[in-house]
Amino acid sequence: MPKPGSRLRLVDVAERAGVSLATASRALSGRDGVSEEVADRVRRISQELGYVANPYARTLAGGASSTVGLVVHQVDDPYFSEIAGGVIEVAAEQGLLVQICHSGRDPHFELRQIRHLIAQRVGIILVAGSGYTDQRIEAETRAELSAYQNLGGRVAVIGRHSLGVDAVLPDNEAGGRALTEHLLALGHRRIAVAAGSADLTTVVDRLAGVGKALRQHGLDLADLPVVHTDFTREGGRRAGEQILRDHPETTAVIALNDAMAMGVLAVLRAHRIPVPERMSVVGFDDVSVAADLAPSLTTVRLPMTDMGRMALALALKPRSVRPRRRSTGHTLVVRDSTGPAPA
Amino acid sequence: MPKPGSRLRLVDVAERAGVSLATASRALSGRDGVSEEVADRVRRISQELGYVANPYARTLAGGASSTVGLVVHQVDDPYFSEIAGGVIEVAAEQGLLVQICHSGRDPHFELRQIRHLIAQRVGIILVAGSGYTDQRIEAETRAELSAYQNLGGRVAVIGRHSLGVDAVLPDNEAGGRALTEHLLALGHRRIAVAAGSADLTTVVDRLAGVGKALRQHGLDLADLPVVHTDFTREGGRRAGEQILRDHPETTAVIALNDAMAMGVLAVLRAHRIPVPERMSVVGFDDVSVAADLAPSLTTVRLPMTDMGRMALALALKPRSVRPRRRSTGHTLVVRDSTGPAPA
DNA sequence: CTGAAAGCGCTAACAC
DNA sequence: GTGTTAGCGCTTTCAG
Repeated sequence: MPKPGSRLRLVDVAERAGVSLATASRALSGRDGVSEEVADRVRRISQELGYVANPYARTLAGGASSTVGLVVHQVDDPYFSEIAGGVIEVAAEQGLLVQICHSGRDPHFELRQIRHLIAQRVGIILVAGSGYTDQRIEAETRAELSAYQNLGGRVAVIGRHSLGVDAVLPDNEAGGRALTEHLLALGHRRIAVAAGSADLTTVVDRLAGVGKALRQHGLDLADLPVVHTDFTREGGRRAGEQILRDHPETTAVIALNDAMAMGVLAVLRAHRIPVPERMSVVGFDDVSVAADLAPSLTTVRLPMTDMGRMALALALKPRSVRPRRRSTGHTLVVRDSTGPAPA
Repeated sequence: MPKPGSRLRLVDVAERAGVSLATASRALSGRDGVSEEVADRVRRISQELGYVANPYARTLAGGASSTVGLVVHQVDDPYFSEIAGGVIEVAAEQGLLVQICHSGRDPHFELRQIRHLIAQRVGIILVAGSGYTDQRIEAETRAELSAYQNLGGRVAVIGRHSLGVDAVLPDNEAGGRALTEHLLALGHRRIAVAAGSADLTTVVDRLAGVGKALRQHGLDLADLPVVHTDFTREGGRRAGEQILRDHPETTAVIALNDAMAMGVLAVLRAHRIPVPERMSVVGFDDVSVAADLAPSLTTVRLPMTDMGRMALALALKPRSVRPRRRSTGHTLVVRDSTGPAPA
């Protein structure tokens, strides 16, 4: 492993500007105690020379750690890569580095990643992706993050409520309700749900929204088939097969994310079941390919890129007494995968 | 911006193990000059204590910079997010940090990102994504990377040949040929190409493959419509519209990546042109959704995740005298978007 | 408002 | 083999 040689140092800039190291440092970090005039000169010269501070030295010296750690379940899942895109944009604007880690949807591994980031002394930690219903592990994670915050670290999460930190919260329940109402309005009554693992709070929340909408129409979620598999395309396939086999009378499937919906659509296509004529399908998230599936997918749009941006923006603000919560809003996007219930 | 407080330091570990700082350092970085016995003890204790070296201090002290900078055109493009996934996997195995930057398909911006990574003293730089036909900018990038390597940095690229560094090279030309031969074998002669920007070497190379296959069958690429738009889904849409309008007799479209193919399919769907009965469509890359489009997409599979893994693996090896080149291989994946040419 | 000097935690010479 | 010590480049007291 190499150590790319030294480049411009702050001393060089200071020398060129005819000031001391300390003054140069102050000028560049925008701290006060320097006359505007000198500060301007230093900044200009540093610009001209193309000086970039050595982040290792800077952090070591007790300055701000300018790197943000982003924990996602899986970067090559569009839901997360869109979020990552948003984070990277804002980070670039602010001159921050983004370090990405995978948790692989394993809460224990996720906790390890978080601990590692803390040990690495990153200044900001962002955790994206559903929380876990297992209270024990959530409590552990919560404690770890809280200790980190007390040491001065900043944290924001996306899509988790029980962590006691600033959070960007997708409208999971409302979205689930919107989707369900859409199907009910189309006359569907024999609805099945392709749900992800019941260990994920996102699944629980979206399901709760489905349940509420049903109840308002005198139906009960408990009477409908809810198949829990992986929260992935493959899980969607398995759920789809099972629904077809055990509940052939079904006229609409609610998949709790777009990945699962894609799996369900694949199964229906394989069985030559026309969508939406014989079966309607809805997803959740509106990942960018949802519009390009055939039939294009009716789903609930979440602004993933913005969610990433918002999360980092929250973390960049000073910590507040009570954790902040930002709701994302949602939009029902009706496309071609839903139609009236067959007679 | 916070500075999360100090945790365990190497001195603490050394003390607990009853050895000096230096010995502890040597033991943990696996360098020799320490008896197996002592080394084991130090490692065990550091494990128990949950010690993680401060990467800033480590790097500053002239040790290995343990972070790898990854430059992609866009993380939320599946082609790149799959590559990133591979890089992150290997990095995690090796205990390296991955820093991701966007270039936004702008060679100048890309160069700036690279310069920034160098200034940040990352130890490894990985650049993914097509090169540019503009020789000037490529030369500049090449010079920058070369200087960086001479200072001890390591570099590997994915999908670019003219940078004079270790490279993972997708079978662009062979893939283009395979795709074209497939269509020719199905009887297609009126073929159009939805190509990305001619400034991208990937586009040029894939096109060259198409040309070669055509020539072997007595046809000439120059006689076929080749529409250059953006190398994205939106570009595919525009190319599709243009092909339909200006060359309605076309029976097959070669899109030079899957994103463009998706755009083309969307246009055909909008025009109610049956695929593959009236028009065949092929893509390139085999991003994971390709199989879930309807019709599922015939394409050339590139092992993106492995490409990411390979690139980092190359960079992890000591630099060789001559740049190494690894070809990826490719597989033609025939699915439902291609069929015999209409009579 | 500015400068001098003391570290941040680690690695790498250099001694023993 | 192991310990001692001098920095890496920066921020931040502390004097002036």
